[in-house]
Amino acid sequence: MLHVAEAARVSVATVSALINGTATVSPELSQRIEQAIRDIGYKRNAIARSLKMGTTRTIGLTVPHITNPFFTDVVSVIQQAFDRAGYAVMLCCTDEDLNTQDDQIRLLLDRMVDGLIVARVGDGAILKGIVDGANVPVVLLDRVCEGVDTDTVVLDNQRAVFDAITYLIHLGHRRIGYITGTSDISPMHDRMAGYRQALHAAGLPVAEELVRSGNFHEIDGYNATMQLLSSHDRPSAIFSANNPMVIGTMKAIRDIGLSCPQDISVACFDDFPWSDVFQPQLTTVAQPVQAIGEQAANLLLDRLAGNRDAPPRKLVLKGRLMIRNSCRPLGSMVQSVSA
Amino acid sequence: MLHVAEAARVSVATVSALINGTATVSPELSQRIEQAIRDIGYKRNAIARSLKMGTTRTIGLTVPHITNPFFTDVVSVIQQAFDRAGYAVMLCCTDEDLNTQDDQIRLLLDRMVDGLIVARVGDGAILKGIVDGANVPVVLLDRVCEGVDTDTVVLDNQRAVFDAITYLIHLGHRRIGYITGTSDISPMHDRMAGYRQALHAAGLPVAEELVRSGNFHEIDGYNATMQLLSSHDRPSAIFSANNPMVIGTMKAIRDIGLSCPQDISVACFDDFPWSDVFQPQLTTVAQPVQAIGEQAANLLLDRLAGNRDAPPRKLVLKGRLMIRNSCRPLGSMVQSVSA
DNA sequence: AACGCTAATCTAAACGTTTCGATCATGTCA
DNA sequence: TGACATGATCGAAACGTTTAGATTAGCGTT
Repeated sequence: MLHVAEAARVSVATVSALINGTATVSPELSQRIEQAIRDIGYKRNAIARSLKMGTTRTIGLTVPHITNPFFTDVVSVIQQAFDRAGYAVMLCCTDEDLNTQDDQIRLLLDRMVDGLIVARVGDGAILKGIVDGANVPVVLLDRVCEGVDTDTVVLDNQRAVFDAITYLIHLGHRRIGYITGTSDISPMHDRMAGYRQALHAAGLPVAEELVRSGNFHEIDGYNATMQLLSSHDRPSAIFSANNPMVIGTMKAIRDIGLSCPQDISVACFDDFPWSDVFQPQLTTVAQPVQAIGEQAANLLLDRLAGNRDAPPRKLVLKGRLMIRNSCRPLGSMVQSVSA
Repeated sequence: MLHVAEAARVSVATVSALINGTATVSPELSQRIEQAIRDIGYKRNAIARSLKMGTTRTIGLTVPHITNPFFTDVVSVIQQAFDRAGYAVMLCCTDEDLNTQDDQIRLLLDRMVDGLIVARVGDGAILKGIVDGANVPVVLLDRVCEGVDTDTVVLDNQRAVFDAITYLIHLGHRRIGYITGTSDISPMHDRMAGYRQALHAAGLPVAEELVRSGNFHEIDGYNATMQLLSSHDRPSAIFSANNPMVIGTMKAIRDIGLSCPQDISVACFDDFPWSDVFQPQLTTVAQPVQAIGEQAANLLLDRLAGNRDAPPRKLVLKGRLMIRNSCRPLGSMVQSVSA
């Protein structure tokens, strides 16, 4: 900016005033400054501005796995929303690891991001510190956080799984395998609660041997399904609480020589864009990812726009059971058709 | 840092020297400084450091659609590689729009990213400007760029499609529909060249009515397939050059009342993790996304480590034809089995 | 002519770090 | 004892912007 000021024979304050529109600059000087900017090809330095202003117009976004289609879509929606608002998005993937997450959040704060959207891992101690210290606004995504009083966008996971398991029970299934994630996070807790609640409402016992867990990867679903299917009294249906793992579930079923839904029904949490066109067409719980992403972005943009003192908001969205043909009724040899 | 210096009764230069290890500091003063850092809870300001040093330990990464499974996986690999190296990753999605890309690249340069990995849109003029001006190192991903002499990681798209179309011809297909992307990018050109080359090598004409294009979204594949299948002399196989569009292709086939592969064979570019377990099991061209992501990250990390003067490197990786059961031989009523 | 007001413009501090070069204390050698 | 070298430490400039407050010119009114 100094070169521009020299070339236009004004002070840097005048150049800054013109660029930012923070004070009147005479038409004559305006013209000279704009000409100098063009001649020199001047570009503002966002780093210097950030140092002075204390803001970066950058937000940090952390998700466990961006290859999980749910998070892929949510990241895409959030990135587009912030792009429209002129913000850069720093993306971090935690792989459900607490240390990785905490390091990444420190790295984001280190770079003075203006806000955070976090699908947290672990107890959220680091987030509590940020929120309590009023460092930057935080929006929690997908997972609530006990003791952290901040804006939150989640799904009614319990209700969503309740509906799905109830559907399976309605089809006649009584032994329903359940594959959960190992991470101690609220969606897994709530989904498990929905599973138990549906069984309890139907007067069915919760058989612990039907519940397996994995670390959210395809291979974990595979192994958990192998365990479930190798028991002598195997389930007639399997519900996977996470969509990378359901792919492993399907591979295990194939490798054992069973087929879905003839030999075993499968349902899972989170939809796929191809679920209604490839066989078997998975019965899934679909999350409104467009709404989740947009709401999360809007909550944070609202805070960034200055609305810091409003009480924290918690949006709880609803899942939608997509009934397709991967679950068949028991006690009937007729294959089910798509709803 | 000033508070730390005051508390330890040293100068800020001494504190900086201790933190950065750039000069010897006596054990006595070291102890006082470390104690002051703990007491105050001092955190370094990366913005101030960036202003002084001219680096940010941040890279910019632009891809067209992060919801395209190919880019999802590549982004994941790149993000993890840079996370291990202590870099933040700013993610931008261009939606194959030149203006969006150019704005985003300006925003990234504005924030003084140390390097760029770009799956470019358009003619790459902005990238040529950056590379020629030696602003920051640039790695081109997935798409070459005429006239831009910089590190590049691409696939041998032409060969990959050649192999896939040749496979279809070997199965007896003579009228092979082809769905390309509208964007003027090298992978689409090269894939089209592979399509033409395979037909030519088999002595088959390239029928322009069999080639349709779309803007990389599922609905575009749907519409293109509807057009292909509504002609009186419709193709017996369809190859989609982009995996979101193949989902649309499958939906169009279903909606028309046809089935794959009985009535029409389908193959596509880019694999899915679920392709070998849901029916029909898509015959696909798989890209080595782990290698692509790692190589792109390594090329840029190498530049960032100081190796600025080495001549630009171009890595051309190979696709792999995953023969599954979505393509059946013509002139035979026996359904094909997985290879 | 004098005074008051306002618009335009500028100076310089500030944001928080890094580090160059100056200074001082200490030790060694002739 | 004096000269010289070296280690430790510090002051202050620099990175590039923003803006508070000071200054000046011009205009209108009395």
